[in-house]
Amino acid sequence: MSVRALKPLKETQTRILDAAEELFMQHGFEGASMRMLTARAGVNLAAVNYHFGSKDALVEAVFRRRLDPMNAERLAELDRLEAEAPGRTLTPQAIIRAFIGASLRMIEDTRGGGRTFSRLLGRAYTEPAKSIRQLIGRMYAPAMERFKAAFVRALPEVPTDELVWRMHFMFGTLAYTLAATDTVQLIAGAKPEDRYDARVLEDRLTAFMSAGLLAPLPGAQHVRIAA
Amino acid sequence: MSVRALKPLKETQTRILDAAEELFMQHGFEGASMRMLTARAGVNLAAVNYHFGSKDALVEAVFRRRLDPMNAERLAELDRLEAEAPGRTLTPQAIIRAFIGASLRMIEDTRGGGRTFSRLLGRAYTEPAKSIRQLIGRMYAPAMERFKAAFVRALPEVPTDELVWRMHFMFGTLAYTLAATDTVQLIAGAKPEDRYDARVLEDRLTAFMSAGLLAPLPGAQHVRIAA
DNA sequence: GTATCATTCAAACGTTCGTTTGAAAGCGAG
DNA sequence: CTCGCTTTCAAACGAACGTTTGAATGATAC
Repeated sequence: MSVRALKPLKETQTRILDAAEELFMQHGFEGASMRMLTARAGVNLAAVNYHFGSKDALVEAVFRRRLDPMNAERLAELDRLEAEAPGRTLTPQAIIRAFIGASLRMIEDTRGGGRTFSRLLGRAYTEPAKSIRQLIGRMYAPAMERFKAAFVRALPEVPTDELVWRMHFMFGTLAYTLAATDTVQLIAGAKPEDRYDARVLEDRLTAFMSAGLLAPLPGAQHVRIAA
Repeated sequence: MSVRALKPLKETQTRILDAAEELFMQHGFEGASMRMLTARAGVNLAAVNYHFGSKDALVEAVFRRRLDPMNAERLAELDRLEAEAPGRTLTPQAIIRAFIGASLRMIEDTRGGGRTFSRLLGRAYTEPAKSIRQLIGRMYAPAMERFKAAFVRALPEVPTDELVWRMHFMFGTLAYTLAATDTVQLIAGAKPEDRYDARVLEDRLTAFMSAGLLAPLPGAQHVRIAA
């Protein structure tokens, strides 16, 4: 009972963020109520409004806590790659790994809640509420610009229009993988247990995505005939 | 004012389904309330419970109306392909087109609400509520089994484990494309206006997906060295 | 016409929602 | 110990939720 032996292990705000992360993932932003949330965090019902202002502000705080560092990590990795090979063009594979690496490392963090956040993030890409999609868009914007430029340089033979589409497809692949809807089991035979070995998953995703990026252009054969 | 001049243009149940489709897409299943829904449909508040039993049952009806015919269409197309070339193995491209074609044709249906449903469906794959993901899973199960078998036959050089992953990735690509989160605009330069030409989109998706399916195996070089 | 059934309607049900309030408790500085 | 400030607490707010009810209306058959 000595010095602050009774103090809770984590600060109130952190405990709220952790609880919100998990319950937003399980029940969605509207489905997770303030009462569920504060009960899970072990804090008073009014604590969310006191510390964050409103439920909407809490949603934003939940994303900012993880997403801002994650995108900074992505950009740092891209900086590192470009600094290591000045002048030379990067391979698509290297750029892909720089982009998806941060996401996949987060999946492996089962203790600190990173995995929970990954699933939440994967679902947020297709969130109905426009305010949330806009929030995500704003947080990604700077990183997306840099990565788009890197892909354009790395793949000069792919028209930019087509490349934007293929980046869009890559994004869908990553989002769906992060969402990890393990209970859907759309494809019989999927093994959820080895689903989260980040290294293997990164290899698989990189192989799939880089092949898709480099695919022959859809209308190529027609152009050849005409030329 | 003659014979049934005052009768509403559509049956009550259809009008409810149409309104639900749109509002579920815009606000999510929890975010769209019965009062919003019945007001949009121009029917009494009690009509949903009278005709469908409950809100949950309405959600299921919304999906069944479009998803059952869509999956039947997919299977019929696969049947047709296999009947046309008895004994021969299908190309991955043909199987991909059989699977994504029905979805993409629905995107083009802007009058009948098919496009609205496409976006709803794309989002439902990552829906937090377990009951809905299970509902989707049940409705897809028969078709998924057939398509998995077709891909296994068409790609004997790809181990089944890897193939299941790649089908998973394909699914994510399609889901994200269907969701069509046009307001996110994660990638600057995307042109939403030509986004829904189903034929072009089918070509682009098929090129990306088939390249991903046929990608070199991640650990291939290591295996070769050992052999 | 009348009886029968399906459908629509306004009103109310009890519950839960996000937020606010004002007092109580905790706590470091003087 | 007391002051000033931050944080927690129980209670209540009005609003909106999904659902139910019982009467009114519509359509069909005899």
